[in-house]
Amino acid sequence: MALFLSTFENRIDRKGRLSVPAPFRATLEANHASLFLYKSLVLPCIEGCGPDRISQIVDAIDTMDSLSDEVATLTTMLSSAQEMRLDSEGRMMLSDDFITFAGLGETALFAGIGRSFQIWHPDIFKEREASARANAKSNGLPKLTLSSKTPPHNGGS
Amino acid sequence: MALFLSTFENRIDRKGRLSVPAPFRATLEANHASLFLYKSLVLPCIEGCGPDRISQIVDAIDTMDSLSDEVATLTTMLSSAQEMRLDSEGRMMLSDDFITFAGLGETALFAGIGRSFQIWHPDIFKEREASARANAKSNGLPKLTLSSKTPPHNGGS
DNA sequence: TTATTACCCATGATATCCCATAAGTACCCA
DNA sequence: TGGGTACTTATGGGATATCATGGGTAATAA
Repeated sequence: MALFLSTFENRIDRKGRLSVPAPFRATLEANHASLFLYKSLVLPCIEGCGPDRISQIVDAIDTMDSLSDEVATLTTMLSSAQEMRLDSEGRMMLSDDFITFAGLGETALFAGIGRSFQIWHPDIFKEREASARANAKSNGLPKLTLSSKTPPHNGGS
Repeated sequence: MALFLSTFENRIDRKGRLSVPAPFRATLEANHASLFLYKSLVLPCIEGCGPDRISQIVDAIDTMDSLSDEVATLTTMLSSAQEMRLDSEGRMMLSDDFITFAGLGETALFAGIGRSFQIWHPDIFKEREASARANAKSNGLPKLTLSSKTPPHNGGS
């Protein structure tokens, strides 16, 4: 399974270049896949994934009511997406749009979250991580069901 | 079934390498599985498991409301998770993040807890073990329900 | 031109490979 | 049963490869 895990903090050099973490490049290359970035719909970060995830979204849109709010949201996401080109050292250049959207400065934090990853300003990410851990301690862990399609138990939150 | 049992105390050498106990390696190899480590959400230790547990989390995220606290918790787990690479002697390198999170020094204690295991600072582990035993003496044992096999769709509900 | 991007090479830090060794354990065979 | 031998395991260290990063320079675009 293609997985993005772990976190990496890399520098954005004065030319605006940013190294994609080698393990992430490796999972993409293992699938002969290029990298796509887009602005997260709900979080102040950039999300990254392979083409499979993009086409998943495209397919989802086809099955939905083209006038619905959901479709409007998803198309927003697609229109912000860019196919990134890496140089021979595995670096990419982030557009100004991405930089400002995620509030990036000198360093960027890559956070693998399974089938995709996120790019954060390091401080914002750590802040959120701390609060997620505090929340887990007081509210307990989510119930995990073994590979069954059980709907999530509502409440909490 | 793949089981992690018993405890082992191994040295972290000056290069930061730590031998995974041979029985744990054997368990993983028997399942053709690689090793994943992540920071425990509620305990000051590192947890270790096979890929099945990781994909369980990944799949769960897809079925849940991406704005929920539960998803935030699960993605926090994943972003701290690393697929560990063992050298030919069965050693791995712990990241600084792991070292400081678990407060590790020169030695690390592996504690098998069934389907997964934990990595502790030896002193902290022994302290907790002692208080857990003391607690059992004064409060009695937790209820254990042992069943030979729990049928997935048995009566119930 | 002028600004921006792509390509190439250099470098330091660090992880990985490979070999060596010591201690403990299992095994074997008389 | 005793004694020795061959493994396994954990550990250590030198040499090599990988990776993130920086910078020069040519190609490209406006």
